[in-house]
Formats: sequence, structure tokens, C-alpha cells
Amino acid sequence: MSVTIRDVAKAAAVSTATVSNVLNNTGKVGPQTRRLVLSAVKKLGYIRDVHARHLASHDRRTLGIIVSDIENPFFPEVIKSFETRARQLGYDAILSDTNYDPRRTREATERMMEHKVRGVAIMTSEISLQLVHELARRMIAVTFLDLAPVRGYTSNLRIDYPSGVEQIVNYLHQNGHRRIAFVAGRPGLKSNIERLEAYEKSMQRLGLEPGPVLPGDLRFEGGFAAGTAIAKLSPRPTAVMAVNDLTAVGVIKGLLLAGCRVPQDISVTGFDKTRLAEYCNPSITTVDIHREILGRLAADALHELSSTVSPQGKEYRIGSELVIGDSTGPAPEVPAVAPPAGTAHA
Amino acid sequence: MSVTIRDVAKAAAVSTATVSNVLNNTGKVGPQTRRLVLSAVKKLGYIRDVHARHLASHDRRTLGIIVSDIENPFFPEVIKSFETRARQLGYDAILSDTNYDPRRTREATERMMEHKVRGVAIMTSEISLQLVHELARRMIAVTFLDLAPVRGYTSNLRIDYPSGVEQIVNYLHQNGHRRIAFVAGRPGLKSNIERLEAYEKSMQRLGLEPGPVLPGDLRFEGGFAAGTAIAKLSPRPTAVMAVNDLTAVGVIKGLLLAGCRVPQDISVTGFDKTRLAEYCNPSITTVDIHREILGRLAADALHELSSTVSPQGKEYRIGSELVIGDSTGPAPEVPAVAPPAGTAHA
DNA sequence: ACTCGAAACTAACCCGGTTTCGATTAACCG
DNA sequence: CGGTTAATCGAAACCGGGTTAGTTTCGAGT
Repeated sequence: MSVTIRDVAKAAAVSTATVSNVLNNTGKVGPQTRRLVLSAVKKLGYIRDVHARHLASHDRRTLGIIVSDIENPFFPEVIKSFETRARQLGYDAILSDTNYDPRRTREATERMMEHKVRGVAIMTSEISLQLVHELARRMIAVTFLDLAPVRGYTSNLRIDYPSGVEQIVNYLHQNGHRRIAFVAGRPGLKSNIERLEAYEKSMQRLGLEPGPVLPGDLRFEGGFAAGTAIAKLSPRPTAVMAVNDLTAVGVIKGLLLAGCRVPQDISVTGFDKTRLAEYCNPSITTVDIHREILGRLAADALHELSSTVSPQGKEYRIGSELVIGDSTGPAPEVPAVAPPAGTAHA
Repeated sequence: MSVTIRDVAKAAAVSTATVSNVLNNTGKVGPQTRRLVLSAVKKLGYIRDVHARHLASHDRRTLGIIVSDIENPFFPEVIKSFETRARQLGYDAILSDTNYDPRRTREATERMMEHKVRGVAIMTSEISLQLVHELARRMIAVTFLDLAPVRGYTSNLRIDYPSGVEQIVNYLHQNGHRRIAFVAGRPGLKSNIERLEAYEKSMQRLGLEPGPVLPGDLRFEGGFAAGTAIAKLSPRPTAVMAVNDLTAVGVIKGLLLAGCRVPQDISVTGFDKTRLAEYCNPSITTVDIHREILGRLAADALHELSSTVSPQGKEYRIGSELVIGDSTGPAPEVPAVAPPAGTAHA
């Protein structure tokens, strides 16, 4: 039906091997033959068939990436840089979305295996150990996000949450905040737990008592509920640290509706530096975890893992950076409770 | 290297054809043989190779989708529903991102052809007619978004912008607004032009003079500049209609910074109903263009086009719906200019 | 008992490329 | 000028499945 390499070979009066060599720039073909072939290719509008190509040449030329939710504003940027880097390295990239569903995760993994990918970046937590083993058995390189210990065929990308959290806490502290509440995310998610623990540690390091910790759900709604609750707290915190940006937006809305001004009465911080943080009103003080680096590193890691004879998984660290927005400010003057004995900082 | 259909056949003591028949549920295999094969498959951990599969059986089992920017919050939802629907119909889906770059668009299209897709949904404007012809020549079904006239192998998905725009204008009108400004997007983009024209028509239909039209860029920055400018306008509009949500957010910020309260002094509307509109502060009155329907319809259209003997392209319409947020309200009382002679509406 | 035909299965070829290896040619060298 | 060598190119064997034409099995019909 469609035009094949044999058609091109016939048109150029050469063998298919020659055409293949021209197309792959193996340098085994003389210049005039090469021209002949190329013009035949153009005239016939020939385009290689990846499937036949893949089947014949056994080196795997595609990388996969599995994310939990493409609608989560965290991922598109990661996907983009992953894909860009993969292309630079000469790979084709395929994407799967699991929608936080373990069954879909299994399907996605199977898809990757069916496609005979060379490596896959798994950026979702809903993955069973069994699947990981299957991948390893098939010698498919894997990089996880904040998940698995490093082994032969698997590397790990670790986002430096503690550092980001500490930057926030320190920043708030420098601005005179002493009572800092925390709004958590999903209890099961490792990345969330880490943030919570980092928050507690950072507070203690500054000699502060970790303030109230409220439940959340990583979504707007949870933040809203938490914000509403915080507004009513008796010794009200002067700052709220939310587990992510979306939660922060919810918190702010809850606070505003309850009559608390942000940041005059109370400061709020987020995490992840989504566009939302930048564009919402007030813009949110948050932590940028370099997503373009994350995506690129994932591709690089897979490339390296799969190109080595006896691969040695590594642990990569992705840094983070405080981004100051309009949702934070100096702590309000201590109203009544504290006596004039100077605890106030400029 | 990896386990093939022949290994399975050997393990089950049958021929490869039998294994193939079992795997494809052709119903040509007896129950006990079937069980035998399946257990061999499980024991060996056999997984089909899509490439070999594709090469051997000539029916194309994958659909492609090309979008201009996966980071644009408009697309992820579309992609997701496209992919979900494609899977339901038994297709594999692959995605390409062009980043608004014509060269990348060409590459993406080539990738689709290399993958021998059965159909491709093109949701970007940077596509040349030549590429479209190449696709048609290869009998690849195509659906466009607001772009091409319908032909044999191409269908078109048309978003009903005029209706959405009119809903906004009418809503503002009902709330007493008479001077409604418009902040435009990129001059070249057809979808933007349509919105602008629809705005002008809707205004005229209500007997209103189309207010000032300010330039924008579909981004926050353009909106911000426009908002700042609008605040200084001498007969100030009482409402601003932005070409999309992001612009609306910028407009609001510009207005707020210039001392205009939203919505008390001036109402602002967006378009697209991104999450941003919902979560930002104030939430934005916007138009929801059913994205999940858009994605699903794209997959359905491709399926239909490519399953018919002599395909007949169609035009599909995607509806839109007004979503009222906190960024709009009744027009402020007419301050001075107008004499008490009743033009005020309740 | 014998024929017949459907069910179940097998052997072999095909898909569209890549790759190995041998053949041919041309250039080079003493 | 014969022979060696490097540069080109072609024939054919694959890759891992699907598919088809043909073979065997086995029960039913007469």
C-alpha cells in the first residue's frame, strides 16, 4: 500500500541495503548513489516505518514517561523537558497517564513493555513492586521520583523537599513569624510526609514549636476548609505553610472569606511554583522545584543507565528555590498577649 | 533476547499460529489448548511486541494528537479525554507537542506518519497546507480544530465561540453594563479573531457601541498592561472582556494595582474556564468550552473517518457555557455624566 | 464400515526495514 | 602490469509477530 524501501530501491535502481545505508548515514554509500537514492526518496515521498525499523534493528530507540496526572500543573513542564531531551538524545518518547489509578498504572507499564522501550521514567506512586521487577527482568531502565532505593537498573530522582521547606520557614522566621501552621496533603504520599517532617524539623531548629497541623487533600477544597478553620483559631498563627500551591490558594480564599487579610493579618505560602502561584491574587510565595531540570535529568538518567554494560543506579537531587510573592509579609504587631518586653524584631 | 511468541509456542507444545489465535481471541482454538497457551504465556511473562504486531497485521491501531503547547492549561484535559476515548475504541494514542513552532509541527507530523497512525487530531494552527496534503495522500484521517474546511479525509471540530461570547455580552448587559472593553489575543490566531468579531457583533445586536479594543498576547503580561491602561481611560468601561482567562487574570491585577476594585468598580470576564479562573482571586466569570467533549469527539471523528470506505469529512460543533464567578457584578451606579433622565436599569 | 466435513492445528510465507557477508570495481603500489 | 586493498554495493537472512493454505483428527451420518 504505502511506499516501502523496496519501491525506493527500485526507483533508484539500487538494493534496499543501499537505501537503508543512505537513510542511516552509515557512510558506506558513494555520493552519486546517495544523491540518486535521496531524490528517489523525495520523489516517492517515502517515510520510514518505525515499526519495521524497530523490529529489524534491535536497539531500542524510545523512552517512556508515566505520570499520575497530566492535568496536574506540575507535570506538563516535566514532560516537555523530558521529551525535548529525549529527542536530543535520539529517542522517541511516549507518554502515559495513570490518573492515580493502580490499574491504569499497570496498563501503562504494560504499554511501555509492549513498545519495547529502552527506559521509562515513572512519576507516580501507585506502582507495585511486582511491576518494577518485571521491568528489571526485561532490562528496562527505570527512574523513579522520590520513591525507590537505587538498584541495578533503577535510578532515583530525589527532590530536595527539606531544603525548600527550610527556606520557607527561615524566610517566615526572618519576617517575625513565630506561630506557623501547616496544612498537609494526602497522608499516604511520601512527598507530602517528607514536607511535613521537614517543616517540623525546621521549626525545631529555630527553637519554635511546630504549630497546628491541619489536614488537607492537595486540592483547593482541603485548603479552603483549612483556611476557614485557621481563621477561627484562638492564638491565631501569623503564617500558614501549605503543602502545595493549590492548597495555598484554598487557604487564602478561606482566610479572606473569614475576614483575615492576606498578607497583612496572616501570611500564606505554597509549594511547587505552579503558574497558579504566580498569577493568582495575591501571588503566592512558594518554592520552585526546577521541573525542567527534573524532566531533563530523567531522560539523561535513563540514557546513561541503558547505555552502560553493567548499569549502576544513581540518586539524583533536584534543587529548589524560594520564590517570594505577595501572599507573605512581616508578622503583624503582637497585639495583646505579649508584654512590651521586647520580642519584636524589626 | 526477550521472550517471543515462538518461545510460548514451544512451551505450550503448539504452533505460533495457535498462540496468536489465542492472544487475539479469534475463537479458533479449543478451550484446553487455550488454557495451555495462556498458562505458558503467564509462566514465561510473555508480552506482545507492538512493532512486530503492527508490521504483520496491517490494520493501523494508533491515533495521534498534535497540540501546540502541553503547558497551555487548555490542552491536558483535551488530551486526556482523547486518549481515554482512543483506548476505549481499541487504539493506542501518541502525543506530540509543537511548541507553536512550525518546524516542530512538521516534525510532529512526520512522526505521526512514521508511526503509521490511522488518524491524527491536529490542534495547532501552525500547519502548512502541504503537510495536510501529505497526510491525505497517505490516507490518514485528520481532524482539525477551528481550521480547515471539511474534505474527504479531514473533519473539523468547531468551537462555538460566537455563542460563548454572546453569552458573556448578554450577561454583562443584563447586569447593567454598557461600556464593555475587549482585550484581544494574538492578531494572527483565527480563534482570537473570531472572538473579537463575535464581541463586536454581540455588542451591535444590543445596540451598544463596541468599546475600546486593547491589544493583548494571550498571556498574563498583556492582560496586565491592558488592565493598567483601562484603569486610566477617561470614560472608563464598566466591564472588560478578556480573550482568555490568563489575560483576564492580568487585567484584574492591572486594575487592582491602579486602584480599581473588581468587581465593584469594574467587572472582568475571561474565556476557556481554566482551573486558574476557578481558583484565582476573585474567581473569574468565564466560558467553559467543553474540553472533555472536544477530546472525545476528536477520537470519535478519527475513528469514523478511518473506518468508512469512502470517508466523508464532517463538521462538529463544540458548545460552550457561561460560568459565573466573582469577578463580575452589577455595573456601578452611573456617577456624574448622565443626567437623571432615566437610562439606569434596575 | 466408510465417507464427509467441521474443528483444531501446523508449516510456511509475509510485513518493511536492518545487517552481514560476499562480490565487484577502482585505486594504489612496488 | 599483476596483485593487494579499500570503497561500494547487492543478495539474502533475519526481527517477532499475523495470516493463509493445507493437514490431521474425530465425530456424525448413512
